[in-house]
Amino acid sequence: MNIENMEVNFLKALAHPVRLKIVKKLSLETLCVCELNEDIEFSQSNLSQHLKILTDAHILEKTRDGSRINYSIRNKSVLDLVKIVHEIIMDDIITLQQEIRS
Amino acid sequence: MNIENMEVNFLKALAHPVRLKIVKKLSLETLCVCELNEDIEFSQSNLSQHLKILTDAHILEKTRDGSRINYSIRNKSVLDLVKIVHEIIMDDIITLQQEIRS
DNA sequence: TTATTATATTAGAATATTCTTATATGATAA
DNA sequence: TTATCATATAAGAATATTCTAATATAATAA
Repeated sequence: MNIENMEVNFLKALAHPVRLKIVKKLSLETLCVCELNEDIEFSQSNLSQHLKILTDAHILEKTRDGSRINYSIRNKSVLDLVKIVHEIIMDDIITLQQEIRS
Repeated sequence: MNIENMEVNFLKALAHPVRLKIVKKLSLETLCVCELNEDIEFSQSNLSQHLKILTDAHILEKTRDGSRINYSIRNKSVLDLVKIVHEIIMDDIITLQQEIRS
């Protein structure tokens, strides 16, 4: 696995609505699967699969606490990245609005 | 299309080896399709399809110059993002190497 | 030990993405 | 106008991703 592939894998892991939502939730606090499950619209099994994809991509890390598994962001730079994505999109929206007006 | 979806679309557009390579090439200079075609391993048609995906995601913009179409990065923040991805991966590699040694 | 709670895994159908081949369009040169 | 170069599009097969349903595992409580 070369560096380019790792970069693409990392981006692929983030590029899914449920997974991006998980990362955003975990940007505020560490949570266990049961807490993440509360407002995620899919089955527990599906959530678990998404958590595995994020963990395999080294975006999340997990620690056991009794019968619970806690997930957290492994490298806080991911949050800078998520912020830049948001800013780019907000910029796009402003540009689109200006194009409509003119 | 809501903001979250736009963010995911943006990330999906970047999350492909050929498309990430295109973005990296264009981080240095504006290029036409024929120049991009030179060291990209797929057919012209396929390259064109990838360029469309990047343009639809507002990552690239195109301008005509005679019979050529020039592509360039639309919002330079994309390059900050690509840089962060690279740094995160380099960090992962160092961590993995340390785990192997210990 | 057995039951329960929390989480993970497997298999496979449904869906989406990617690539190839063929063809189309648009600009310029002859 | 016809030929050529540059780029785009369409159709469909190949491949990858996603989700659901069923089942497995691991920790704790009873």
